[in-house]
Amino acid sequence: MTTGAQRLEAARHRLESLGVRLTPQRRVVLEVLAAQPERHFSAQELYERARRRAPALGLATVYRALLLFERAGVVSRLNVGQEEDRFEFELERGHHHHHLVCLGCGRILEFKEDLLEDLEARIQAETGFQIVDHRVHFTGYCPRCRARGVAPPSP
Amino acid sequence: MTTGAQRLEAARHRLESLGVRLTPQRRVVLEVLAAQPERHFSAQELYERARRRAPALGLATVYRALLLFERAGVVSRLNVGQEEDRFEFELERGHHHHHLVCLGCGRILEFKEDLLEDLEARIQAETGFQIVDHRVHFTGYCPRCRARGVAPPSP
DNA sequence: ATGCCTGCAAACATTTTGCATAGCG
DNA sequence: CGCTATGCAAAATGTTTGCAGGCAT
Repeated sequence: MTTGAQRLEAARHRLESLGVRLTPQRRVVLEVLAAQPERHFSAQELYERARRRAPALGLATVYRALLLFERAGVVSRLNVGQEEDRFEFELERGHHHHHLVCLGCGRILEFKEDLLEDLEARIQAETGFQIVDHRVHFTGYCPRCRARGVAPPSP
Repeated sequence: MTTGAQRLEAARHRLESLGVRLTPQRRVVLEVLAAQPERHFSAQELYERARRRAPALGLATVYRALLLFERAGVVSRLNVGQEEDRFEFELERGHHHHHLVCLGCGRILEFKEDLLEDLEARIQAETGFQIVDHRVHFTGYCPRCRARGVAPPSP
């Protein structure tokens, strides 16, 4: 099992190899993310958390860091529904999981598995589109909301 | 093959059965969408097009109509990258296609096929999450951008 | 000394809301 | 008549940008 420290080290490596300097501010942002993988932070949340350790930090810096990290493949961005973007630490490429977005309470659950490699290969072969990454999310109702009767009857 | 008229009829039916009134404004928005399935309109684009037929139409009305249509399953919303939301007519439920978003030029290509039914079934069985719909998009580089050398070398 | 990085504030784009009016059932 | 839908303008939201000052190389 990978520890937080190992993940961080891997991320640092990747950033360095791409010539992205890990400034104090960026490091704090990265560490907050790496401390809790499997969590989906909004830029705002991240900002607040990071500010506990770097009170002078600016929100714009957080956005800039996230963009950088995203491009480096160290962080991935989640666009779901009407909400703000969420960010999460990306352990390693090709090791995806899917997101289950609850229409009742907005929670994001995860499902660890990625069965899209075959499909990716087919798409590349058939269309010539060179795939870099993919995003999948399922919308629906989580067990909790179903239990509370929030979910509509299945059609 | 389904015609635009048939699609519209199906949509009208669905809206009616859900008690959503098809006012003149909504009808125009729906018709613009139905006239070109396989296209991904921003609210703004839609607004401009619809206004040719209903010059007094307000942008807010377009947004309100889209929300309604989305909830009724007649239109689906696409969240991709940093861009505004895009909307497209949804032919019929369970008849999905995937989106290929080009990082080079921003174009959205489509890939007609949906292999996620099995996965959906498994997720529902294993997690108790009741899936209503899913969104998949692949990011990468389209053939045109690859030809122009915009795509980075594969890693 | 140069150039990237930062914080702040202002700008921006998209989407939502409040409200008075108009139209339908 | 009451209720919903509409247009307009203003507000809210999330994100990006410009710029002056700092820090590191």
